[in-house]
Amino acid sequence: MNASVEMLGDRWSLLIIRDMMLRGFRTYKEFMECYEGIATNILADRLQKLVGFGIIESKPDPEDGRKLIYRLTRKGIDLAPVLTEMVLWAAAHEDTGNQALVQLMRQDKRKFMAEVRQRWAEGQSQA
Amino acid sequence: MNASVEMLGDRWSLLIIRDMMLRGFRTYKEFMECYEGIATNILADRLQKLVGFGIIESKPDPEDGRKLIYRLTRKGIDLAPVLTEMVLWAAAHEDTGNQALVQLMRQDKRKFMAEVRQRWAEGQSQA
DNA sequence: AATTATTACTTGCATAATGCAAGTGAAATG
DNA sequence: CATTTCACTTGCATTATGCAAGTAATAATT
Repeated sequence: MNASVEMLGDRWSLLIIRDMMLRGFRTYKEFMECYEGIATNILADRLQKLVGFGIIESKPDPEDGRKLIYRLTRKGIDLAPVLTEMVLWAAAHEDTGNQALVQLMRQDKRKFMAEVRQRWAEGQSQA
Repeated sequence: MNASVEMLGDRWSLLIIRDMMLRGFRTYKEFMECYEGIATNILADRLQKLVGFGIIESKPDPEDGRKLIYRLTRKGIDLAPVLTEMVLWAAAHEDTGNQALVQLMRQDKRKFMAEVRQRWAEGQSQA
């Protein structure tokens, strides 16, 4: 593979990207509260590395100086097809996760991904 | 995600699956010789776990009793879309890896994946 | 038939990655 | 101005990984 793909090859990075993409997570706290078992130092490390690889970026929250807002970059949102296929694969082969989401993806993959990109672009314009 | 997706979240598993899918790797030795830095115990561990998750399976080589032949299961070959999107993403955002392969994938994703499945099915019939 | 080589591992040990609890500094809240 | 929140960092124990060496089973060579 290559450097960036290796970045994805760990327990948390894909999860972080997925939840930014599909659940709108944006802050350290949201990840921390959501993932059981993630260590604080590891979350900090992964966020920094994802920034380093150009997959996400961070900026201070204009409304709360303590917070950092993380966002997917273009490179990050371009992982939408990978994540989508991964969710569909998991759904097909065992999971019973978010059936509504899976339905949306399966019915019209292109449309689903276009919507993901649309939401992302709207977020960008605010930024 | 789920259990199987977590299995993919490590440094070697996706690489193993990719090389079984796209490069026709089938034996411990092929992986061992190809991956610099993989430890023998880790390769053994990953192969066993991938079997455990139903992503690959193994059988003795009928022509050489020392060898085990590993093959992707249906669940494993169903990762083709994930791997394809990952290779395309990497190619788009930095790598210069296998340009010929990337061209094939980009030009007609469906056709490419159909061919991957076809090769796999042919291998199954021999088994 | 006996020796050597190959294959797919396992074992032991050192190093690196991770998890957990506690602590820090800056900004917000009461 | 004391307390809380937020995004971390630090120290230490546990787990995972890398490396070198060893093993059992089969195959090839002499």
